[in-house]
Amino acid sequence: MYSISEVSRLTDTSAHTIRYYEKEGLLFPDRTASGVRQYDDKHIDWLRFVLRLRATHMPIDQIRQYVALFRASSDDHDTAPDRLALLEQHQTLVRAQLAELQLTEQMITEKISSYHRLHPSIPGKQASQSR
Amino acid sequence: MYSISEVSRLTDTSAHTIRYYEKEGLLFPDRTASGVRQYDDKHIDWLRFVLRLRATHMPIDQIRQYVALFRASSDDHDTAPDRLALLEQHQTLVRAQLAELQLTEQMITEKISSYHRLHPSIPGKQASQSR
DNA sequence: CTACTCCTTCGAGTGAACTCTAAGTCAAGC
DNA sequence: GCTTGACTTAGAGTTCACTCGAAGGAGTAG
Repeated sequence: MYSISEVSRLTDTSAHTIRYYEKEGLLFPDRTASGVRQYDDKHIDWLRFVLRLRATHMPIDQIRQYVALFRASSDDHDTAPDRLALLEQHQTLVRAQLAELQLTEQMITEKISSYHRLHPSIPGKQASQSR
Repeated sequence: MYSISEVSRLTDTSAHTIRYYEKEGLLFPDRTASGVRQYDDKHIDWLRFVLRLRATHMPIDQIRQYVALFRASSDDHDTAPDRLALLEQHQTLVRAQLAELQLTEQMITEKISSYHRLHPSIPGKQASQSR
């Protein structure tokens, strides 16, 4: 079991943010008798998953919905289809971001090499690396 | 020449945002005698470039620096090296975002197919497309 | 017992990027 | 000449996702 400061170090996320995510309904750590948060490896894996979604701009609100569905799932009512729908929605966004980034990467690379063509004297990143 | 509302339509950006970008020093349209903004094709190309940078999370502040360098360039003082440095810095960020997105795309795809393995009855996006 | 460190909560503050409002100007069509 | 619609400005408001601060409690070392 890990304390919040250990989780903070392990995931490179501030303790403030970890508590904030809990308040927003994204995390559900255990507590000691005196109320101190305790995290196990599954909690950490889950946090890492959440951080991935955030890094790809899934809004906190949608992540909360996903978590809520997870926790609402039962034998009576399986929420897998709804979770799947949320994932597929985000997948579409991630792919759109990928497309945009790839285009922009090409554009920047093109611009950079045209600078080099005009000013062959300017060293680029690779030049300061060599030797 | 285009009015702000035409540019808004052409670039799918609100007129509010276009004026905001101008206030932030990213755009420099012409003006009619009575003060109405007028944009030509070069202005639109430039706006599209700015939107690309924004879509890949280059802060407005850095874009402003880039533009300022552009406009400050002269025979006396060539700002190309500084602009190049800004572009290379952003290129690094874009590549980092690409890497993160690719990892997350794989993760989501994996999760989605594991849902399908557990619930073969749930139709995915491709299923609703077929027929 | 005391000091120290880490933890707790609640609520306020921050920064970025819009987004909107209000009050007013201007040119074109009827 | 009047209405309409698009334009102008400065500045206020909104949203999102943190980020911080204050005040206090719990557990361990000396």
